[in-house]
Amino acid sequence: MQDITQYELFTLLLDEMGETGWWPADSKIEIVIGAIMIQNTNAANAKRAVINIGEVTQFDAQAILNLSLEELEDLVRPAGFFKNKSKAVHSVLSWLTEHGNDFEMIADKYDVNLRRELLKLHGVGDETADVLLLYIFDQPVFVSDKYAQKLYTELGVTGMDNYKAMRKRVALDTQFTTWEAQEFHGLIDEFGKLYLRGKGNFESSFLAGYQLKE
DNA sequence: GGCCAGGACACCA
DNA sequence: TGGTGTCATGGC
Repeated sequence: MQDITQYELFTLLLDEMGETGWWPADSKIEIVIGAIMIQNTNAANAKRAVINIGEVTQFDAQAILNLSLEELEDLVRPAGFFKNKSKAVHSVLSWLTEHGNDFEMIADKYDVNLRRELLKLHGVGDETADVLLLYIFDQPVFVSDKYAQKLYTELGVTGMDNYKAMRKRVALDTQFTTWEAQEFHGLIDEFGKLYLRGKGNFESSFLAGYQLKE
C-alpha cells in the first residue's frame, strides 16, 4: 500500500486519463440543466433531456421559463423524475433570473452563505448545490457524488456512507485551483464509469494499491 | 424482466 | 438527525 495525498490522487488521475473538460456544456445555463437532469439517472438519459431543452430554447433562461409546465415536462421526460426535475429547473432559473443571471454578483451578494441559499431552491440538494458552486460560481469545492464515495472508500477512507458524513470527512485541499477542482470531479466520475460501476473492478485499475493519507 | 444509473424530498419517530 | 418510501426513464 502506498499513501498519497488528495492532490497526488488528482495528478495521478490527470496523468493517466488526460483532461476531461468538465463540465461538458457550452453555457452556464446548460450546466444548470445538466446538473439537474443527471440526478439519479444515467448520462444517456440525462443528455436526451438536455438536448431536448436546447433544441427548443437554445438554453436561454427566459425561453425556458416561458415554457408551460406541460411543455417543460415533456422535454425533461427522458431523464426520468420529470415532474420533480421540471420543478427544479424552474426554481433555479427563476432565482437566477431574479438576480439578472449575474453569477459574479450573486456570489458576491451571498458570499459564504451561497451554498445555504442554493439548498433553499426546490430540487437542489447537497450534491447539486456543490456542482453549481463548482461549475457555475467557479468555487473550488469537492463534489462527493456516488463515484467519489465509492472511490474514496476503495482508497481506505471510512465513513463515506452519506453526503453529510462525507462532507465532514473530505474537504478539498486548499492548493486546488478552481480549474483543478473542476477537473478533479470530472476525472473521478470518468474513472468511476470505467472502474466503479456495478460490482466494480477497482483492483484492475491504475489506482489499485494506493490509499489516501488521513 | 429485474437491476441500475453522477439525488432530492416528504414524512416519520 | 437519521431511516424509509417515492419519484421515472431507458439500456443491458
